[in-house]
Amino acid sequence: MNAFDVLGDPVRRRILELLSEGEQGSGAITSAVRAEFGISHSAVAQHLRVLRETGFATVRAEGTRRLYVVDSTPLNEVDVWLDRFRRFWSQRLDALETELARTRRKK
Amino acid sequence: MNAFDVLGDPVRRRILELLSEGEQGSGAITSAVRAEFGISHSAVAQHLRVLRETGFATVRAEGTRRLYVVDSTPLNEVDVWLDRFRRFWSQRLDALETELARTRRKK
DNA sequence: GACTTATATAAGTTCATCCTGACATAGTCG
DNA sequence: CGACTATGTCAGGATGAACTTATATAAGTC
Repeated sequence: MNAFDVLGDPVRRRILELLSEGEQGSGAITSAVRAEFGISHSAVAQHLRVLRETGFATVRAEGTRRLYVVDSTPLNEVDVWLDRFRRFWSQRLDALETELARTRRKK
Repeated sequence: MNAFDVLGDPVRRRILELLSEGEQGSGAITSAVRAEFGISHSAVAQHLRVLRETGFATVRAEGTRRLYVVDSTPLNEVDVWLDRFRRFWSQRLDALETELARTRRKK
């Protein structure tokens, strides 16, 4: 499963968003996601497995708890892929800025 | 269909890569992709449709030809979503730079 | 040790996506 | 006009992803 497929699922994106705020226990993630998406704990556990297996997250054990942290490597790969398109929106931003400058001058 | 799902498919990513080099005719895209992935022209046409419908590409007609250009809006959205993780790899880059600097000093 | 809590896995079902093959539309050229 | 080229659409089948329910493991608690 490729990095973009992993990000294709809204549940996994949400989990990554939670992890972007720092290390999270499996329990915290599961209850947050269950509340938002109304899926079983098993479903969440399976998404966590995908994130582990594709390198988006790593785990460490602490007693029975499992603490997840994001690993940015695959996210970085996605970002690198996007590089080739970046000039397109910076062009658009430039155009927007020009437009803004023009509007300001008119005042 | 969400932007990440669109990018989940390797054929669609390849088409976008081709489009990143500028406007491309349907024919050119189709033959390139057919050669690389060994799929039918219909399959490519359907991927083009997805790209149109999700706003990744726009088309203009010229006789019977259809010329595609990339529209960066949804790609930009993906980029914005990635923002929250960007600090992770800039941290890693910082660490790498520190390491590099140290190595240089040793020489 | 028995019970509970935290987490992960397995089996099976459902549903969406991607593909192929057949057909449709519309310009172009003799 | 009729044949040909370029492109797109439709119906149906195969595959795989995501879910649920049930089960497994292992660490704390009494």
